Amino acid sequence: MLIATWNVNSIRSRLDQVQAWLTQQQPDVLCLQETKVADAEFPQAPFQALGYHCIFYGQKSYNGVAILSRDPVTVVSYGFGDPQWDEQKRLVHVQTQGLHIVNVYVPNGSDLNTDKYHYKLAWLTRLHYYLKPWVGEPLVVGGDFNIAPDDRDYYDPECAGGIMASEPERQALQKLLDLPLVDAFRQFTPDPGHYSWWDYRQGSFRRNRGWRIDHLYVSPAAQPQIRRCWIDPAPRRLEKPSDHTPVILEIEIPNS
DNA sequence: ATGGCCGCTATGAGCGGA
Repeated sequence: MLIATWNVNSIRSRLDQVQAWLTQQQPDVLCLQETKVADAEFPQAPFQALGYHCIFYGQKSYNGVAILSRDPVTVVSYGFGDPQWDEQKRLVHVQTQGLHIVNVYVPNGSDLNTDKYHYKLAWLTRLHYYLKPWVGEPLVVGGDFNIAPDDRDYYDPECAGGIMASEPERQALQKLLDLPLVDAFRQFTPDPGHYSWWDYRQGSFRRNRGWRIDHLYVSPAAQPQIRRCWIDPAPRRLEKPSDHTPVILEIEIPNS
């Protein structure tokens, strides 16, 4: 079973690219972030035509998450199920093939010590509280975390301590990993220089000035089934790309 | 020191992203 995550920076702008990637890679599940579209406008038909069920939880202009799945899924939760936290559409949770899949779009946090930064930290605490009851089950938490877990995960050591690499953000992320969850990518690839996001500016992709901020985290009950986890840089090379590229997890699920 | 690019909006400049 292949489970992928991809921040597409507008599903409508990236429609052709996502369709092509689904056709080429044939993932069983694709978690999308920053769909930037209200549910009534979500482009379901093109994905259904490729054999995917569409679960979406979005809003106009900002944020928005979706899960495309070959097999039918049961929605466990749209958002946290908490009006105070669900004004921004950043989480959707489904169950399929005996597996829980939680798709998250963590706030970016703007700059250190801004209101948005504090919101990001609070959101991660809220996510920890949400995930706690589920970590005993086979669970994959995938998405755009907007945090580089350690110094291997960005191009320039000078990024240390800044936004996406600050101690409070890393501690909040570590609290999630202590639930526990494991970073599937790091089960296979210990070396630095593997990135999932490159700024649109300054030719960052061409110069490989990137960050690894999109992650697939797996609970203990599913860890023995992890087979591979890798980043596909190909979509980032296309004309009019998203600034993120997909991360893919292969997990052995009985009867799939 | 600043912004550099991209997508969005009851657009045409400003905001958010990371």
